Amino acid sequence: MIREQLTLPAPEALAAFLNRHTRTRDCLVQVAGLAEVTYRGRAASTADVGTYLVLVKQDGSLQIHHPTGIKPMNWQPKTDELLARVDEDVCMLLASRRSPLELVQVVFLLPQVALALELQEAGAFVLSGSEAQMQETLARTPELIEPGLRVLDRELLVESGGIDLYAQDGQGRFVVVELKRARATQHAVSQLGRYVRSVQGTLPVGAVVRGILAAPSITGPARVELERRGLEFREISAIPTLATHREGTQPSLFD
Amino acid sequence: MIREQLTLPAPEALAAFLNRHTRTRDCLVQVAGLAEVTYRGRAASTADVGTYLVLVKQDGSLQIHHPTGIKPMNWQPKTDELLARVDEDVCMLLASRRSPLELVQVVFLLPQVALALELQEAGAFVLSGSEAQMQETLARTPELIEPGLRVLDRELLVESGGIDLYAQDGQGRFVVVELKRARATQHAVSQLGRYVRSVQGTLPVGAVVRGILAAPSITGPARVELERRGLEFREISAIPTLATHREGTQPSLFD
DNA sequence: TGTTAAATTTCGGGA
DNA sequence: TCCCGAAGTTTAACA
Repeated sequence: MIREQLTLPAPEALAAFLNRHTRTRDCLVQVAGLAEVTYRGRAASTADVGTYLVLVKQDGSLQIHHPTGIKPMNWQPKTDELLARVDEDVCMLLASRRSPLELVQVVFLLPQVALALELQEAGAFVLSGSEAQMQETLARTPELIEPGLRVLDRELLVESGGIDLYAQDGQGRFVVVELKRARATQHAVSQLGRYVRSVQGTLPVGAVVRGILAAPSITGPARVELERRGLEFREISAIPTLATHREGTQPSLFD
Repeated sequence: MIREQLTLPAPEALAAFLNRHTRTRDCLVQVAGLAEVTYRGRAASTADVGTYLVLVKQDGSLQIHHPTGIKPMNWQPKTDELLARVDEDVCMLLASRRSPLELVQVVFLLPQVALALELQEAGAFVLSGSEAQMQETLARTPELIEPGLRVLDRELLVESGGIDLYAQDGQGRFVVVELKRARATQHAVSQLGRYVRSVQGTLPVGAVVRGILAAPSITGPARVELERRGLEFREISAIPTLATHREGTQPSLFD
């Protein structure tokens, strides 16, 4: 599982180690120790000397972690070129990509540990509770939104984006449904308003188009904005929360 | 730097290791090997048996990485309780938090390596090219947006939402400026429209309020929506790109 | 490639 | 705590 481990490697040894493993791309490589990091691209950043953990995955993605926080201090999601070299007696790692043009440079001042790990078999991963799943469920059983509702389309593309559910109500009026897996904000109201307007543009003047925001809850300001625009809210408790699972009382849409 | 390292630890040894180091919170702890991961909270997920890398930072944040990709497969940004225990002869790690109520469970089926790293001194980190910085620059020199513009306020709070720059033009008309550090989308146009409407609501009926979207570029659909609403676009090349730095020709706002 | 929107988004700021 | 908005957001889907 540990393919190779170096302790307090010399600059040349570290550079050789990094180039060897990033070239074969069959290991997750990490280096921990004193380093400096600079980034230039969509923005620019510098991290002064500190102890960081550098991870290079098999796909060439790079992340540099500081002691706290879930997010890396610096990163490169995809790398076109990954190169380690020795310059002025220190090992440095350069990770660059085009589109967008960006460069992350790590200067290893005092590398303490370098580790190459075989991390090959990823198991199947299943996520439940996404908006996509909510959409599937509601497309199958639109009466959860409103009795008599018939779904005409999903992800219907209009000029301003994609309508989650496009439907017709019991009275034959067209209905635009915007789904949110979590509490709906003013942003969601803006989206819904935009879609309703787009649909109205395709229909004869005066045709009624309803807009429904379906979510487990809505913020106060969002509800005000919603009502100002003549749109509607439907509470859809969608997500299988830890609480409901524990108590085992509330059957959810996604069990 | 390496505080402790275990190879192929027994379940009890691994549990003791994890509890010891997560309790003292002075090390970044990692375990690599065969594991299963389940998550329940805002959503739910399961990852079948595979080789993963588990990181626990000093602040109790947890991330579980699979072989590729910049993002962790599972994570917990903050942990209220972090506990390792042995159950049915395997070591499992439980990371939970309240608000939102979430639980990540890692079952270590075959831990290969466990490592406790001292990762203490983080150096100063400076980022340039943020929208906040763009706002500061334009507040000082609003003529970059338009000659004669006077800035009245920054981050002016209107009914839910902050106006980046609130200003008055040469003719005394009020101006709402929305900034984007990157290409502006329909979302930005929605924001600007919302703020302009809010400001109009506080002024006598008929008062003119201009809305300006200031960004390095704008998407096609966003420009259409912008013009439909009678709003304006100003190109502000704000970000110090790698290209401009390399060629050294284009002086940017943020040098 | 361009555009849009979701995300277990995370993170920070203000009321 | 709620709410909003930025982010080097990342990622996926679709024209």
